[in-house]
Amino acid sequence: MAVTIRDVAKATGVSISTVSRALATPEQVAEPTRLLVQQAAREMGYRPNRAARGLITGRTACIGLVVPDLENPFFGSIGKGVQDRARSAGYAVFIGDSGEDPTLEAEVVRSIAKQVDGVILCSARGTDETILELAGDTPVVLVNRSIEGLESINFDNAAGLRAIMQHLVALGHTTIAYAAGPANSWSSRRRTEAFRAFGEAAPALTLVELGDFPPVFDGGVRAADLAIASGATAVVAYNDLMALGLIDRLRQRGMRAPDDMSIASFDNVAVSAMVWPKLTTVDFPRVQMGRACVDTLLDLVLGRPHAAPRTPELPVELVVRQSTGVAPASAAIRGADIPAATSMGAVTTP
Amino acid sequence: MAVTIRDVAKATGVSISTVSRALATPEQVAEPTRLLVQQAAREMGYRPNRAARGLITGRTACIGLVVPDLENPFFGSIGKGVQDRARSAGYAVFIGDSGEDPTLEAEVVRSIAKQVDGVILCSARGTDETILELAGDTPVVLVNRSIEGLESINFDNAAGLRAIMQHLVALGHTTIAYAAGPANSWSSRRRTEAFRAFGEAAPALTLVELGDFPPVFDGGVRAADLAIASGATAVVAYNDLMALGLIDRLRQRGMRAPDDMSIASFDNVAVSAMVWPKLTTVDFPRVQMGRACVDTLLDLVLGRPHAAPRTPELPVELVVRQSTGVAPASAAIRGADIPAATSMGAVTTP
DNA sequence: ATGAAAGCGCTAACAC
DNA sequence: GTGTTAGCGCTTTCAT
Repeated sequence: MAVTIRDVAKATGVSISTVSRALATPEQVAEPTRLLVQQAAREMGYRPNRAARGLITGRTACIGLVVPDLENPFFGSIGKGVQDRARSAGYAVFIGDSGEDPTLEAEVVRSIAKQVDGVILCSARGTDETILELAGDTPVVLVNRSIEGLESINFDNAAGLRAIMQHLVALGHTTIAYAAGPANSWSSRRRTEAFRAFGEAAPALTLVELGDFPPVFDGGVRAADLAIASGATAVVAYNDLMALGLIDRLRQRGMRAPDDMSIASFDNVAVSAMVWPKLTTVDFPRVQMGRACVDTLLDLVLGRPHAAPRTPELPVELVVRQSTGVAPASAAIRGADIPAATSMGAVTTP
Repeated sequence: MAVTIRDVAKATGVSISTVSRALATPEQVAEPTRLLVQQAAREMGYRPNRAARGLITGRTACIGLVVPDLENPFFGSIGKGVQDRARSAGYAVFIGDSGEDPTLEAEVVRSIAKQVDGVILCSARGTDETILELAGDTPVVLVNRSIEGLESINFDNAAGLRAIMQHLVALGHTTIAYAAGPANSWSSRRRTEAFRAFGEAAPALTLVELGDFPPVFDGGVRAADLAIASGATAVVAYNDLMALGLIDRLRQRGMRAPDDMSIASFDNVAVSAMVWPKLTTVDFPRVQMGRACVDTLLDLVLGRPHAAPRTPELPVELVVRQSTGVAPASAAIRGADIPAATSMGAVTTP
């Protein structure tokens, strides 16, 4: 068995409560006693049993992190940030993988809830009701999604979308498609809304909504053919993986990005800069988001006042690389052929 | 406060030990009592407090997983497998990110050790001594690395290397380079050894050792120029990320894979099949490895006899895609020019 | 400033 | 088969 507070007490000749105090609340113990105890504890290799402490304090010094898919580097980055900040705050992190399955997700959260002081939840698919119910069990901070009444940390999806659009318009694109992610994804909806809003503010542009698509390579492949058929010269993909699928399908059809079609996307996953063409994409400070989640959760758990406003939107940044370029000449001509008066705003395709 | 075993006892009119037994060891309780208690517990929303249970049983029903970098999808996959298997065995998973830093790693393991029944450790860099010391604190299962006296799960690196080599030789390559990963990486050393062994068994081949390199994109970029200079027509990269770097640098220099040079690698990370050319690479069943780690760790923790032999090497599989092709004609001629008698075995380059 | 004692929620002997 | 009791390691009143 490991060395306990009792052993230290016996070794130093003081009572167990004094040992406890010397270690947990040193200011309550006289200098010489404190030093004696602290040194003995160190020499004996004493390590407090957190379970025992938790039993009485009611706090576990653990937090939970539940993500849809650990294999997805997006969530790995968030996990890194969470782990990092939690560790320096003296908290351990439980991990849960919900496998993109709302039912399993609820189960995972519930099973973890009792053992932690709070949960950071990345839930793209679960319903608001389920999540609110979960939040009844334990403090919850949402990632990348907002629900009325719950704390959450988000990226500024709309700003990212606008940055992409401005970039593409500056390159001379006038017909631009957005290949949406899953319909039930909160961030995809935010981007779609921003896309429409952009179109309304710029009626000279022809905007085409494509999708929804699964947020993976194959989703991009599917989107590619529709994008080509739509006459768009640039496509904004929901995420980098879809962008890769788009580019691949383009190549299969003898086209090249960015020469024949510009592709931009969201996420800036590591491989974005390792492929050809390197992707123009919106960078999210994911590790930083993980840290922010822990800060917010601990505010909640410890009843601290919030320094930051509720549900802030973390700033994002467009990284311009090689997958976007000037609009093809033919398109420019085609665009020129269309009288400005007859140009329409957002056009929707199922 | 949450509902406790006491509340259930009060509600049903039985003693707390009967409640405890009805829930933990149902076969020790009479049918009617058991049903009564179980139903009441369910209705009242009773959930056992694992910390309290752990305090007395000495087991936490938690395991730890410490990886060098959560952002690396390789470890994400392992984490997924670990989490999955642990969950179905009733165990929760603590996560630790060591940030590729051996010092931090030891600290993370130590801080986690007290709260778990055992640790799964992915340590590429730590010294044997440190790890053995850590293993004194808590049961440890090593991933992707072997140390005498410790349990570990590995992939069959040598078989993977041989599969690649046979594939390249069949394509007509006679001068083949290996771009090694970090010198202190266990798996990289295994692959280097296998590379040399292959060369000794096939003296007609010219084998070139390059590196070591950091196991990332830039490492591949660095390797590319050396590979070209070496006269090799095919390069085996330590991992997929390096392969991407190789391909990128080749392109910068006006060359193409596989036409001018074949590139093969290890890992089969998800993006391997999303880039152009899609990578020929050795697939590791990582999720399955994560599961195997949990099985082995629980054998250790529960004192179960081992079904599998110690330190088995998980089978790997070569996935042939587009980054490898027949040796360029010029190289074939060059190769033919060299009399078989003067062909040499492995050639080492610093 | 320090010690004694009472638990936190649960399991494991030990009685009946 | 079920109840009683004694802790697991720790914090926290309450005395002193």
